[in-house]
Amino acid sequence: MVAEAPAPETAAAGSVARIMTVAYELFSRRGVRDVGVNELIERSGVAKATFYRHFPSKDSLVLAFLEQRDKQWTVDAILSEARRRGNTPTERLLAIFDVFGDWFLREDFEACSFINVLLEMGPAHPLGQASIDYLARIRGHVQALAEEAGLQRPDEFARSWHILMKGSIISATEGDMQAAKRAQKMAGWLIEHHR
Amino acid sequence: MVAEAPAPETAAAGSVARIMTVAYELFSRRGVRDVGVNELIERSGVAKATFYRHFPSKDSLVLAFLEQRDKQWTVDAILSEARRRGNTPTERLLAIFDVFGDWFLREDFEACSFINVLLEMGPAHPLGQASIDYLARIRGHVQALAEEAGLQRPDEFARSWHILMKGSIISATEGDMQAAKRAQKMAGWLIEHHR
DNA sequence: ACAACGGGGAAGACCGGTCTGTCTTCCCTT
DNA sequence: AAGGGAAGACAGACCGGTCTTCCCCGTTGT
Repeated sequence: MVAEAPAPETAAAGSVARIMTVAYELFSRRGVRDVGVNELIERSGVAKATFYRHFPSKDSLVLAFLEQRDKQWTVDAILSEARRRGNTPTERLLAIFDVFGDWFLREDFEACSFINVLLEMGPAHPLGQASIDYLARIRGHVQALAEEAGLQRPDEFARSWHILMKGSIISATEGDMQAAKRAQKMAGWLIEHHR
Repeated sequence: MVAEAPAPETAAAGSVARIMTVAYELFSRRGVRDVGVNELIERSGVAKATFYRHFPSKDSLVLAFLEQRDKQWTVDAILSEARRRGNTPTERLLAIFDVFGDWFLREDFEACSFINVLLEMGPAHPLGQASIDYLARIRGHVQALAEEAGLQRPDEFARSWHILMKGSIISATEGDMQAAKRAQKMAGWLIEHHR
């Protein structure tokens, strides 16, 4: 049975947009391997031929999803929010873990898609490689904040900081709701040692 | 079941042992979703009926693998080795990241199966739950070492420590070979703050 | 103005392959 | 004679991907 009849106006709007919306929802919540093309097209009310006209393969849709995730989650949801919450570069760095703390509490917390895809596909797979690239972008943002804060050896700083981010995400997936606070405490020490 | 028949336990035990050996190899390297029953039985030279006589389902084999992984990797390869390398409880804690450093350099580095399965299956799936349990066991070992070292709030300590362990593993999967050193530095600060 | 045309999308059959799991057949050993 | 194991066919479901069919709608030619 069809979930819901696609409204005419949404049908008029781009099929690509609907596919991307559904893909973002399903991929971020359940991973990319667990979601098949048939489910994607059914839930976005699109014909299979239409899907394959816009995306040459499922993997290319996953690539588009990862890029969307970078914009929508990494940049808009996490980094912009952290920049908004802090007044100084140091505060903004630490605010990342405040945002994480709120994020971990969400009912529909879905972990980090880049880590998920990297571990699902392996670092050798093109999608794993793409995930590694996007994770490097995150590290780049942290490094930029470190440079704004005038910290020493910003590359090393960002790599250590990223360990705390990723470790806390895994701990939150296990159910530790205080993971962000713990990571933030260690993050504070890390800042001290890079001043 | 039959209790009297002496049974060719060499054959039966041989089959189970061969299946477990192959499963450990393939599951730890490629994850559990990527390895099918057909490949498992082919590479262990066992009939399908034999496989399903000893394991009621693939998932039960995965559970057995996770238990084996806990014994063979967590306890024997990591924790015992760390205990061997350090002379004091504190040294032994820090030595975990020395062992990690060596492990990250291995050509066939395969990340942490518990994290892999947790993210592959999700925290709600029985196999994800089992992975969470085994990760908690790891934290228990760390907590025991913390208590031996007389550190304060050993539970909190172990949870923070575990963040460093998991984060460094993900970073190593991305290709950062120095991840263990970075985590070890932060781990040192963590010890200082729990004295 | 109206009919013919044509393109895009929806629906879904279809293909070859995979998956887990069952069941049959035959052989080998005891 | 009997039972376990190897081999593998088989079932039923799913996978990604191709292709056909039909329909709706806008354009165009007359």
